[in-house]
Amino acid sequence: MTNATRILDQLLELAVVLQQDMSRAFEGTGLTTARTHLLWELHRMGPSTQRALAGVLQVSARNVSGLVDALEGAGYVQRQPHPGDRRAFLVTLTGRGEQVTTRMEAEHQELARQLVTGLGSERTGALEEGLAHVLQRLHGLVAEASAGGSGAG
Amino acid sequence: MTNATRILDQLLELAVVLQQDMSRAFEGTGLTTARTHLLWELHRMGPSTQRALAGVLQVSARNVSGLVDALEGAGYVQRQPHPGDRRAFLVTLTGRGEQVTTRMEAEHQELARQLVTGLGSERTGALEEGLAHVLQRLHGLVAEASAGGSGAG
DNA sequence: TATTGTTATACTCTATAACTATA
DNA sequence: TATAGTTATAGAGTATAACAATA
Repeated sequence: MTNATRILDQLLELAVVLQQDMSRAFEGTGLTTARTHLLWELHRMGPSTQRALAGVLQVSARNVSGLVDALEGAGYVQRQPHPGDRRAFLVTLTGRGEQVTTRMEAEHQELARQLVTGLGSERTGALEEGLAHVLQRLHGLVAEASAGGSGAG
Repeated sequence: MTNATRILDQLLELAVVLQQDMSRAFEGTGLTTARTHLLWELHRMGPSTQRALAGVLQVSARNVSGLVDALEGAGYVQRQPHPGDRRAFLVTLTGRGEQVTTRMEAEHQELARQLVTGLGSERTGALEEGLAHVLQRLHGLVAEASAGGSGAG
């Protein structure tokens, strides 16, 4: 196994670990990955139509309807009439929704802080620089592949 | 936004990009992430019972039944009688299954090779070292969180 | 009595198509 | 005619519980 393969394997394992940790954090909250993703975008964008949410989440309008139903039922968001377009809703975070997204943001930053604790600043700098290059390469490779390359999965 | 947060965000974005690329590679093959995961483990483990697969995949036995049904229907695997335990099957890769997993392995290594092309060896070394530390930290943090910490999601 | 895998049932995420209300 | 959202329908992944065959 090459060093390059080992790097890629570590990155994939990292993705799995982060996902598992997130799922575990959801237990008992009524939240899931998809619902939390919507909540998170709402936190970033402010009150939005379901159409806009479907756009940023890259899912169908129908799917957003279901996610908003669930989040509304659990008290995280509310559908409010859209001023100026009676077809649409403005999905807004409730107090509970604000609370949970604000807390998620804090925990995200705390995880990031802990992540680099113990890494010297020189090493952290190298990691940042390396990751930037990895991302750049990956975007290029994926673009090539989707343009009709041989695939890389 | 801190540098640490920026690192974590890049890692998360990386996970998304890799996942999207994988999904795109599946189009038209009858494969999905879950089915491919099973196929991949079968490639690594050799012929296995569904129970064993449920164990390594960390899913229910029922779920494995469904995945094997789909993969058998698409011609990637076969259920063979287990010699010595008439309750169980040995799930084995067909020729087509061997072909696709072998190809996946090659593409995985090719992606890894392309990934580090253009990164100097010093930089690659720093990246490897940094990632090893990140993984180490993350495993620790996740272990703490699941042992009753405040969560980090 | 315990284990392997299935059937039964249910929930979530996802999609497309048809439809209503509004623009 | 086009757009926002819902209802209808469907498929995939996931789970638990009850059950059959076998250990």
